[in-house]
Amino acid sequence: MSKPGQPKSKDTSTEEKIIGAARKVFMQKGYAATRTRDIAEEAGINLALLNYYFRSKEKLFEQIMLEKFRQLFSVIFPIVNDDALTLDEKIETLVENYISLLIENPELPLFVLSEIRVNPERFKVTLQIPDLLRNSSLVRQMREKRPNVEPVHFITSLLGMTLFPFVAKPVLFSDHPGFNSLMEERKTLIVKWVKAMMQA
Amino acid sequence: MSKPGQPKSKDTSTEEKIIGAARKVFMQKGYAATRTRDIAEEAGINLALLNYYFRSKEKLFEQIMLEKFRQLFSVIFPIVNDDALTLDEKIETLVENYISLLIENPELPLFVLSEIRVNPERFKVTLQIPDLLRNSSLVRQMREKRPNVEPVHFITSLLGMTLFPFVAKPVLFSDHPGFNSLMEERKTLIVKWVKAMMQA
DNA sequence: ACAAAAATTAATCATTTGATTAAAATATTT
DNA sequence: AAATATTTTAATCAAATGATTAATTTTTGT
Repeated sequence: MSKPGQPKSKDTSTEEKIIGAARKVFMQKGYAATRTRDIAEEAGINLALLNYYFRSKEKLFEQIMLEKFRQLFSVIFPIVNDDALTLDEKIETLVENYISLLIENPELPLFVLSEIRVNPERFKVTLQIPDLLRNSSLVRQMREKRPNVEPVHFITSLLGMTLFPFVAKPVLFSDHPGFNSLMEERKTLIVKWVKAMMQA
Repeated sequence: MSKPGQPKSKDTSTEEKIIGAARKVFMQKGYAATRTRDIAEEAGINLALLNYYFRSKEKLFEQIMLEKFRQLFSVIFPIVNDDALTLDEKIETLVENYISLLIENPELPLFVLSEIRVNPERFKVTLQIPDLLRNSSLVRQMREKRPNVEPVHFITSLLGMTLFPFVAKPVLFSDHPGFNSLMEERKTLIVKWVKAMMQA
């Protein structure tokens, strides 16, 4: 009996079923509250298969977490480092793309933040985000426009206005029917407001 | 052998020790990842005592959660409903008080949001917050000043700028030494910026 | 000081849970 | 078709975990 290092990449449907189920259950209940049996059941497979494909709950979780982490941050870096974009264009693109992403994945930010919170050490490595931002084109442009204000304040406000409604959704917008259209109309508002902030 | 319905209220130090330990461990690891043994050890008491005083892990958690929930929202409601305050005064007081609270309890918002996220049904009852806000003096004043903008957008932006840095702290400010003074200086910025937003 | 009540502990239970094993079923190769 | 490798399953394990019990210690009321 041999373990599947890279299982032949032929019929990945079983592996995909497990990943899909893991995504769903982990995202819903978080790592600690998730039982591997829940995932197996959701995937419609035997519990042992989960360990056959992914060695352990933790390994499986790491894949999901990495995927979600990337989803959450891949929006930012291509934009904040694109020297071809003006400051205003960066703001517009960032808000537009982020809110579109979050409308599709509303639970994304709170999931990632929650898991990092509970287990900060494990993700210390992945987190050079402060550095990545510090050296970005965006920060340079902000510093140039407003030398007397720490760029991190602008960025935090921009991200706060954009992400916070999704983070606080269960509290501030619990089962609010028009939430998505509210977020759509929020796109233009945030852009306008951030620009106003940078003039003020 | 009788259970302590309301244990005489004499020497509460044991009960307080348990509560204190529970506060610490629950806040750090979240409900699901917390072992009642961790709490007992942290409190320096026998595991059975925990159940003697609080019947169950869940009951104990509910107390902590209620306390934290109140901490997080008790700042808001006295202010947003104080008809004696102008709109500008409300904004100033809200930001000032909130950031001060959060500097003292940085983990507060992410803890509450995380637990609600994992177990939304349990806290459905406590959550008339959207309604409480909708009927507030603050919303009335905002609607009066800017009839064409949904007040919820202003409020979300205000809260986002204020709360988000603490929610995203582990990612955006991991072990940032000057975080607290950054938040102090942020008080005046947010106030200025929100006012600018409402003019824009 | 003594009895009753309350607080505390050590030992133990019953379940849950992540993981493994050994066998069976299915697919692949020759 | 036979042999080999891969995938899947049922059964089981060992550890962890929330909770209880029964006994012991401490406190309180008289």
